[in-house]
Amino acid sequence: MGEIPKEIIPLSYDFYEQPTLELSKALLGCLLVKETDQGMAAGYIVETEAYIGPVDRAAHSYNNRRTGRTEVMFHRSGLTYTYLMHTHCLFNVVSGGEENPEAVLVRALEPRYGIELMKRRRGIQDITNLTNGPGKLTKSMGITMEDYGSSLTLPPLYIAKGFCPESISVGKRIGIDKSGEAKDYPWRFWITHNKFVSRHQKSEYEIKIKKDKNNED
DNA sequence: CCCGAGATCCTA
DNA sequence: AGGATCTCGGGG
Repeated sequence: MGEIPKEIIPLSYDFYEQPTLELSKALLGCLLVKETDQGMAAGYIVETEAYIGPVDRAAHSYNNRRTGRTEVMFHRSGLTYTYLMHTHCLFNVVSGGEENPEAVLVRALEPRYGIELMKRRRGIQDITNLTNGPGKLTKSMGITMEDYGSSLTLPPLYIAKGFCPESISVGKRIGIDKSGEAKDYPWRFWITHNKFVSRHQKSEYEIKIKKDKNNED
């Protein structure tokens, strides 16, 4: 449907240097892009969760646990951390910097380009059900374990500037009920009232984003 | 070495 | 409510 713009520029590494909670919010509205020989698919990030490894019992890298799976989180910010959850691949952005294993889980997208390709990959037609969950969006986008460790500043998998949300909601993270006190940390962020978020939840508070000079689309 | 659990999703 | 199906990590 939508024309693919001539130039979608990947964000550079310095974007990923900000603290993980800030990055989790800054990623909202950004465009996640995957190019394959089947074509290009892209969507705006509308929901994220922060995982602050060293102090976060819900994180795979809790207490600096370093294994084959978590290894990439100990490397530079702006790399891809993918892992398998039951039958699904989940996509994360590495953050926190070298030797500080943190990450941002991308939980939902608003489909923007390559929507027909996404529908084909998922075998469904309903756009609102295409990318409203972390396992659904990787399948729609064609993100797999092959992407583990790759840089988000270059094709085939990268993130570009999108739009600036008017309001961000904040709440508890999803699906980590057995993580002790960490389950209540308010580290889930989503674009207020966006209909592509993975599930509805009462937000603890909302953050209004002021539209300053740098934040036009 | 075996077994349980997990940042999920689909079907019944 | 339960199954798919793979990796990690703890316990014997």
